[in-house]
Amino acid sequence: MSPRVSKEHLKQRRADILEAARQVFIEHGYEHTTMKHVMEAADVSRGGLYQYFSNKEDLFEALLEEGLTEETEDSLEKVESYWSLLMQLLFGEDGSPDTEMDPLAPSKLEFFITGRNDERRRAYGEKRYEMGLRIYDDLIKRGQKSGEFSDRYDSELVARSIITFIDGLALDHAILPDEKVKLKEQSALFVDYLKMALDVSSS
Amino acid sequence: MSPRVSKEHLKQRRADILEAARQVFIEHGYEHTTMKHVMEAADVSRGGLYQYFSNKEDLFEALLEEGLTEETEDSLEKVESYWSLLMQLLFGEDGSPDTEMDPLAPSKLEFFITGRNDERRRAYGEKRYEMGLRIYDDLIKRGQKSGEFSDRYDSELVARSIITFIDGLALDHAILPDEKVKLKEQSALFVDYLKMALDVSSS
DNA sequence: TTTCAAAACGACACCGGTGTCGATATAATG
DNA sequence: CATTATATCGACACCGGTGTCGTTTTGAAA
Repeated sequence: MSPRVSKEHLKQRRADILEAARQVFIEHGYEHTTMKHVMEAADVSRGGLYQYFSNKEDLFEALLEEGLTEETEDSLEKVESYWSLLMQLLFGEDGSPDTEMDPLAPSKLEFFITGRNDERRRAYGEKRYEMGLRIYDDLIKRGQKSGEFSDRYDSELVARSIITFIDGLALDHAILPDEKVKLKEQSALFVDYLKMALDVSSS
Repeated sequence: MSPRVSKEHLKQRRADILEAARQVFIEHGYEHTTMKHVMEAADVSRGGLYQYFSNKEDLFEALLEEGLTEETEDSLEKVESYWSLLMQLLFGEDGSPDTEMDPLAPSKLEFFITGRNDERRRAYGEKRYEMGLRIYDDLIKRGQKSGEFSDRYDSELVARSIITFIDGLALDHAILPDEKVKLKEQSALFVDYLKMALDVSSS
């Protein structure tokens, strides 16, 4: 009745498989990785792998969930300024546009775009979009209420434009070699776009 | 030695297959359409289909080429204003942001993103990107030279931001239902971004 | 040390998609 | 009408990926 291996071991094994899978997905993309690839990378047998994940979709969604809990729950407490908070949200801790792209981002795009006709996947993608939207929208709304941001534009619309920009950048970055996309410069330009929309003057 | 059916007939058949394929790609996306789907939609046998196209990639690229010749060669002659020309380029003839999306766009994204590790596909995608970039860059450069546009920003960078925005919009539109993306509103906002970057005051 | 539940294994049957190839139908040509 | 090049056909063999299942191994508990 009691399990024959420790709960710890199971968790570890699962984590190892996930990590190996992440690498494989990064290398081959979503559509072109096979369970065999994952088996080999994780050094686990076919049966062993299916013990933990019942198929590729299941496996990939586990990776998506991982990323999610990690991203959320940024400190929304000490509001130095909403603008710097926005920059942090966009570009990470230091809030300057020299971020690296999430190496799994291209596969994520693949996952959702190739699954756009699947009911489940589509709903899942929408939920994620809404969550991302909510975060930016809330922040901008507060900034507008506080008077730090202009309310010339609808907060939700500006929030959408942020997501669209990020998605577009991720897409171009997935398709083109790094030096062709000019991540940093484009990000800086988009920040200027935002400054205009929100009427922010800070450097 | 002479062909047994007219050149016309062959061209027509090929065109019919292409049109059928377009519909299938629109419906199922690139990765999930099979040659069987196309066979059925075009009412042609397996052998017949392979007579015209040696595989799915070949077939899809034929569709891409079609779209290309159609898009290019806009009249660059009578320059009322570079701004209105830019708007036309972005939103078609009337130059107002109420454009419909190319229904094949999602599949195009799929094609390039899933093929990002394939040498050929990648190179092909880059070529297309460069071509698109060139068009916008040229236009903006001229506008800046003529004094109609501010040269505060590098023309190529602004051109890139246009493409990134379009790509992002196409991506979101592919994944989300129409009413969630707010194509029109987002386009209008982006136009304002551009007005700021190029210092254009026209309504 | 023995026991045994569950973890790990890998062979297997299945499936859908692919591209080929010999056979057949067809329409220009003489 | 007969000829013949070739467009069209569909059966076929092949392949890679999937998920299952009976077997073996393992390690915690007794």
